[in-house]
Amino acid sequence: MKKVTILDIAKELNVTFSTVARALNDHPAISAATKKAVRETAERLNYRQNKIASSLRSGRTNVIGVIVPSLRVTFFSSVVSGIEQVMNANGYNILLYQSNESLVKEKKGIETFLQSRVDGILASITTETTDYSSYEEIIKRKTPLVFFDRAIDQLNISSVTINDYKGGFTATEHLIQQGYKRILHITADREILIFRERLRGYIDALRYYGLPVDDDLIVKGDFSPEFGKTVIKEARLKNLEYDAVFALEDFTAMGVLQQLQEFNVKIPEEVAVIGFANESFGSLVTPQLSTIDQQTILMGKEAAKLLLKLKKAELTQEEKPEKIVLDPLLIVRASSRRK
Amino acid sequence: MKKVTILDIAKELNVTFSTVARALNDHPAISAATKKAVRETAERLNYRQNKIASSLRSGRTNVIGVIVPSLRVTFFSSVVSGIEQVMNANGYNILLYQSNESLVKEKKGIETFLQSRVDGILASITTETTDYSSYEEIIKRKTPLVFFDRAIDQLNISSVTINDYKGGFTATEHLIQQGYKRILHITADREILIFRERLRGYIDALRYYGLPVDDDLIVKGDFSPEFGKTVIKEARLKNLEYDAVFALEDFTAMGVLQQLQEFNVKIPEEVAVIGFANESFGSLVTPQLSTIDQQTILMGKEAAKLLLKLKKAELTQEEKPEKIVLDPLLIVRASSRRK
DNA sequence: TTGAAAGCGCTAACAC
DNA sequence: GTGTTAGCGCTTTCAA
Repeated sequence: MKKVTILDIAKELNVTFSTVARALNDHPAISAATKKAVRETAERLNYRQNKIASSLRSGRTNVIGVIVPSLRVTFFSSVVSGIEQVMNANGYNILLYQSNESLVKEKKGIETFLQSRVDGILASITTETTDYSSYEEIIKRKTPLVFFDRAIDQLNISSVTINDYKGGFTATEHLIQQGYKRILHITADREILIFRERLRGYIDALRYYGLPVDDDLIVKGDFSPEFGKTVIKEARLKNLEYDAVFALEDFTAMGVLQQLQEFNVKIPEEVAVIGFANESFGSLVTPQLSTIDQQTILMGKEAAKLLLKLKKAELTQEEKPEKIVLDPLLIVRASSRRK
Repeated sequence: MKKVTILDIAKELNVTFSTVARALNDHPAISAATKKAVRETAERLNYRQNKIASSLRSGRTNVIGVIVPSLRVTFFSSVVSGIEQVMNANGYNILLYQSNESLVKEKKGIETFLQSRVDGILASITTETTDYSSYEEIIKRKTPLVFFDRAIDQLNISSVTINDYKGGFTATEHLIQQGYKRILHITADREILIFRERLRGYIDALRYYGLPVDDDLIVKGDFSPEFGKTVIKEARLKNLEYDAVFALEDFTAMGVLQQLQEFNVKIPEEVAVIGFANESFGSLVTPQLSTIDQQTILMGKEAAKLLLKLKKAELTQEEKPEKIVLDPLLIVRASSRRK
């Protein structure tokens, strides 16, 4: 099967290939009759545009590079899903890269994007990213860039993130409003911004409602379900008094839930539990788990829209970074509803 | 910032651009000294290869098109994660497309892949796909194609799928071996191959172990968690006797679990429950849910490897489709362990 | 409304 | 070991 090019169509119709090119691109200066003839011949010959050639010549690829730590994390695969939807609806395709939280792979991915001359990049940085050279390179090359979820503040780049502080505040506020007074918070032992923000929200909510901030009620660790269990066990050993638990993640919250049930603690009568992330299982467990939704699909869509906006603005030389901060959503379920 | 090409490097070094091209591609006929000089100059000028130009000339893009129904389904995002890992390790990048189970979008995606001259395509068809023309077109164009999970048998194309029959058999066999005798199976009311296969495995396992196949114990419906609950409620109303439930999906199984607990039925003493898919929440609920693991990451990796193999075979004209069928893994947890 | 011509940046066959 | 040359298939400017 021979490759069909615009030249073949041109020969068939006794016009030049540039007329064919124009007709296929719906150029206004081409007569309707010619367009029709070209389209029919293209169809008949089973012609298919070569985007590579088109990109080389025009300088546009209609491809957007998307780099995430890992698709195995539901949060990111959801965001990518949202990105793909919007980008595809606007004629762009997605070149996908997983960094696996490795700085080396991240650099390699961005290098590939740049070599592939993508029309824009959407990125969520790795936890290892301390060296920003890859991203500086993107900026230097004037390739539109938007961060989502994990951004680099110093670079003054457009981004879409979620207000984790507000999420922490809202979760805590909800527990307080339900009448809980001694709220245990499980947070991470590593310095990760989003978790620190949730903690800050927790503390501020307590203060706002005039409740004491008790350091004994702030527990740090890896945030596995197992750790959730450990926290509850140790709290019992120490005779720690608490009537609610706000865990930084739904998975941690599940560990808490299980251990409390093992101790025959009534949820939410004696102790309330709320998680974070709105994982799919939250509504399937007993009692159903209250949580904070992070609006993943929306984040992807907003990030994509922001990039598209940036690409338009390029033309008019406007270059003010826009930082969209999404509000997390409180999802109240049985595990924390006592009123 | 001016665009740097191999010509700029050539000028700096007083060699021709083809020497530069060879040096950058590590051509054996270029002296080490020249290579070094070229690399240093490239670095200094911040040169970056233009993959578009390279692809146009060479006919290779190093891009693989991947089309899935939706990344919001954990199963698919996991598989894509596996695909990306292997492909990236072999120098390929992923162009990603979501069909959203729509035939129109599927066609559009494949059209884009073909126009982008991808070096291969990995696809999981939509539930709507009855017209195979898009895939026939891929084959006609001699673009290597591998199906994963959802394949089109008639096309005689390489594929990686999971043995759902065996999954159904294994789940049922496990329950029988644990001493359960009246096993309720929840399946789909729509004609979906994988679910029919699981059902077939269920039936064969019963027969193999000399147990009667009772139509009353096979319940069809949408397979939401809600439906799982409904099944248990109705079984009670009808005084249906059963001592185990094999649900076609973990989500359905969760509904079953919850309703049984609401009825104070002891799991697994009175009734065992097993699901399918090994969703992340299975080990977090009480009791932990037994299930069948579908080896998603492995499926992605195998599909990627198969495509790579196909691309090599292309050269030697071998073209026998290879159909890899992965064995599902039985994961025994508390919900079905009574021995 | 259409044609002519240049060239995007690279690869690769052939030459020396 | 390096240079010469011819495109890959398209977009786009200028001309008619």
